[in-house]
Amino acid sequence: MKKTGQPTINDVARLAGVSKKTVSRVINQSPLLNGETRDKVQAVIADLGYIPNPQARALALRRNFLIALIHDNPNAQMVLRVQQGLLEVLRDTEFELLVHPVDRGAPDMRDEIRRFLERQRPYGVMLLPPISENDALAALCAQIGCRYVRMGSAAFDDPTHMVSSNDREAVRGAIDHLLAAGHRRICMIAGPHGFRSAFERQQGYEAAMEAAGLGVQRTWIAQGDYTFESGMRAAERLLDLSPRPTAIFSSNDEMAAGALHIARQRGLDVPENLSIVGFDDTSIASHLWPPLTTVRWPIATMARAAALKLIGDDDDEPDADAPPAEETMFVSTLIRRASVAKPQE
Amino acid sequence: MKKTGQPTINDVARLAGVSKKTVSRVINQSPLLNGETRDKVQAVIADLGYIPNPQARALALRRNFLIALIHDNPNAQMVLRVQQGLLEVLRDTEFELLVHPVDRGAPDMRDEIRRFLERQRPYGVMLLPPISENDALAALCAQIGCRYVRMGSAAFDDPTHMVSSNDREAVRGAIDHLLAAGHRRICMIAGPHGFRSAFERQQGYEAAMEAAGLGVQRTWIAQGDYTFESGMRAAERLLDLSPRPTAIFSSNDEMAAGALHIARQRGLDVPENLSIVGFDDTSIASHLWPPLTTVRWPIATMARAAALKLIGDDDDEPDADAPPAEETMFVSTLIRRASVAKPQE
DNA sequence: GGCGTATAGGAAACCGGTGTCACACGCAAG
DNA sequence: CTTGCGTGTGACACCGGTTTCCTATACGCC
Repeated sequence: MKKTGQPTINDVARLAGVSKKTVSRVINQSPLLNGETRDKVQAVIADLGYIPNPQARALALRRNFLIALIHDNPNAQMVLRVQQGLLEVLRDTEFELLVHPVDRGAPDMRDEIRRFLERQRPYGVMLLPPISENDALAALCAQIGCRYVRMGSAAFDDPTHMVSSNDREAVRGAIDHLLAAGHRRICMIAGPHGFRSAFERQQGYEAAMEAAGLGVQRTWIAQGDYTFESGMRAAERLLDLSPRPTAIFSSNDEMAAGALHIARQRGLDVPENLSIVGFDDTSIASHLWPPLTTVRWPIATMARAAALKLIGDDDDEPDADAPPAEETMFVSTLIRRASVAKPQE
Repeated sequence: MKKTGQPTINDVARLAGVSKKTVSRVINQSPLLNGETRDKVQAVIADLGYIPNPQARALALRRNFLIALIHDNPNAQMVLRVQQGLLEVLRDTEFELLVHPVDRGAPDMRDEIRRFLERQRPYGVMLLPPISENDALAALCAQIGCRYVRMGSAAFDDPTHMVSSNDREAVRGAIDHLLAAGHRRICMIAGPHGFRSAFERQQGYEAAMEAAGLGVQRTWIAQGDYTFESGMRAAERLLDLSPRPTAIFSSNDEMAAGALHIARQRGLDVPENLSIVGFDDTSIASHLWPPLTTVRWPIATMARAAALKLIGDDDDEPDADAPPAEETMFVSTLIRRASVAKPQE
């Protein structure tokens, strides 16, 4: 009969002289309650410091309050910003965030994720790029019965399941910026094959070059894998071209940093001899010397939007006269710093 | 009678022709089971793809399988490495990781964390610096009845609740490295007041300087707040000294990057005119030009150790003949890159 | 053969909440 | 006075596991 541990709903009920169910009704804000009873129960709850057990609730409701974040993204900044964005929304709710990084390389990744999902059955799943591009995974979420939202560099799923930035257009803007500065020999360090973001960004580059009447030269595009080192290797190749490019657009900041590294090694002054533009606006961009002109996409904002989609109470069947659809497409902005200048003649 | 959703223990029991309890015994590897029955049940489990419901389990066991990560650390790399380290251990267990970043500035932080802990009652709590230095928080965990482990730059709690690096000694090593290169006018950019790590690192610097017979000059120590910008401001102050320092040790890499930035602005060559040493070995260190000599502390390893402490089944009362105590103190290593050279005469 | 004793397995209660449904009550209409 | 109905509340089953306790069977032993 000893009371150990924290108070339960039974304690509250007994002390308030009502039934469990009534306490439950108070907690869940059921409208059909006599105000007097509600006040009495609430007083006891406050007095005891009673907090409902989420596991028991989850069991009874046959749903839990967990949002899972699944990612294989190596960019720490990005992952953290997403976590912060999600939690900004989740903090005021009863939801909690479960993180589940996975190893892209692992052969049993699919199974690992499936086990995770089947075990936890999170209410919502947030998928970060690049793994968010995996359609099979999205299908898996749907099949398990979890809501899911994919973050991506283009709209590759329907709006209810996507928050996306328009990388293609953002890159076009960046290239246009270089063109406007007078650059013509603009090379690109592309991202790895198979990444949607890499594809989109390259498409943006190619579109801009075509539109400017410069055409696309295969030799002007070097491929990297989003790492600093690959950026160095790519830059070496591009800077060996003759005539030398006057500007390099890199598919992410990390590779841009590698390019900057190589430029300096070769005694090239940035931006006097070579302009460089990155993508992502991670902290490295502003800490480099010179600070890097780059494209910023609103990660935290997208994460917040995703959280709202995940916990939102829109029904499965979207009405024709649905409430103003939540935002799905987010625009990136070019951050102009010191790594771009007019080309020398 | 329709079977929707995933299979439950009752389904398994019915199909295997045994009782729930027997299935439960199989799951929990109870030893007193006839092999034949076990095999039969296991076959059914595999066949159905049955996975026990963690919520129901948590309810019945009166404990859950959640590890909470609480932090207010602005360093994304560090946070992510910790998450990865923790999950490396947790992945093979039934534990999951709940992340709960908090806002150091918020006045209701304490209450917010308390609510979180009381609601979720995670089995274990991992506290990252700098919030891990808050004794009241550790006490709160203990009071709620959660295991907890604090990560820190010195042993400020007993070994069962700590994983720590020895920053003081690591800094001594770094300063000794500068001394050995011939530097005498070695300045320091210290971290913000009230941070244990900042204190320890400064102590290391002072100890090394004293030991070298150089003494500690207050003007040679500039304080920053671990941000890039504060590193720039501190470096400006230090480089205004006359005679100018030949080396700067910074309490973290970010401020070191700021110092490098300023040095370059003033036309100083690093390392020819100024050697710089950082601390943390975040990715920025290796991406700077020149790559930064810095101190690396084994974050992921410490996180793994912490996870083991959290889920380990050592009893509350440590035996005298306890099993080989898990590691608690971790040594950092000096990573020598290109930002240190002999001082010019 | 009777009996103690281990061993395998089951019935029912329980963990802490929520859903369903019935009930008691007050009040208006027949 | 009965009937009908809306309202606030409680009893009870249930969610999917675990624990406690109890029974049935097999076996060794005197």
